[in-house]
Amino acid sequence: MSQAAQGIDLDTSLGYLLKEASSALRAAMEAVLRPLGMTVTHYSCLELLAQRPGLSNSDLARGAFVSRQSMNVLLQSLERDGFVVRPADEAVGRVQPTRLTPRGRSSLAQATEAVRSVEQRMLSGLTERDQGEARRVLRSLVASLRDPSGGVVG
Amino acid sequence: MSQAAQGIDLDTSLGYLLKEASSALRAAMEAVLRPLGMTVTHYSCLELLAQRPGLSNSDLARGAFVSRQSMNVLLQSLERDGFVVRPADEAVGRVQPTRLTPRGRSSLAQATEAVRSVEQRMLSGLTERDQGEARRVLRSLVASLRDPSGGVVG
DNA sequence: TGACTCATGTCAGTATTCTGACATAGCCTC
DNA sequence: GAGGCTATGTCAGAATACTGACATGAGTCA
Repeated sequence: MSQAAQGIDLDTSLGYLLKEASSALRAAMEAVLRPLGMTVTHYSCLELLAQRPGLSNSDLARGAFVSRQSMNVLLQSLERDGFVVRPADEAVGRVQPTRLTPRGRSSLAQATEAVRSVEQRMLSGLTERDQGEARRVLRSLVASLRDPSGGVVG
Repeated sequence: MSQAAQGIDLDTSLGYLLKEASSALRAAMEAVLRPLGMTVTHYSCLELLAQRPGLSNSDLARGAFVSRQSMNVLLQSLERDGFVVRPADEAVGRVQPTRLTPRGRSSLAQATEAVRSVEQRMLSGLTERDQGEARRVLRSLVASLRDPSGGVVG
């Protein structure tokens, strides 16, 4: 209570720790993806498409935590370089589904391997049970932040 | 193993959850700081200075997870607007310590209040014990990512 | 003392992302 | 069917952060 009245203690704040962990993870991912000529958003887009083929530009933006506009320019370059296709005949209304090409799939394969090594290193100090706890806690944080009615005061 | 051989399952990946939580937190912080005319980096800088007066530009950059150059331009605007001072007579070598002004302190007070409400909402679904577990887990993640020798394969 | 290494502050240019804005298409209600 | 609401794709401009580069100062070691 003594410290709480003044500011937010950065050494114990879960918010600060969250940002620290996320920043460290992003840096580690950038380090392994750079040799492959890929950025984190680039990789995220491909991974999303591999697991959920036909995702729209807006879907991909939400999944990669960037704006529609940013994802749009990324998709244009990915399409130009032959990693994805957006067949016009599959369009429903304004929505243009996106799919990986064989080239996009093989490019993703290398990246997935690299990212998996980072994730394994990140988890190296945690038991299976710890990881389950971490998932539960993080999901709770996200739900509480999204829910407008959430909060201590109601 | 079936899924692991293909890609990284985004629904269970701790890395993805980490990014999701961090992104949600940042969005919530931006939402409450915007009315105060403050960005997240802006706030982080002030909060760091409140808790550790005399921090250098490089220290602040590391603490706010941005580059020295980005923090430098931010400090220039903060100094121009009278939120911080960098007394030349306190310089030791190249290091120029930075301190909050009374105006900076009062500006921070409002922001801290807003950010605290976000953090409390974020933690509303967690017990005290959960929060302790979360801290432990996040610290482990950071340590494993930073340590070059860390990793499953050694 | 001199060379080497490292960290810092800062300038310049580049790159990336975001916000604002607009037209279009689907959905729902009346 | 008409009108309002929402979501999407996209263009343009602004804000933000990053990389590269350079000079300066501290610490180390021969």
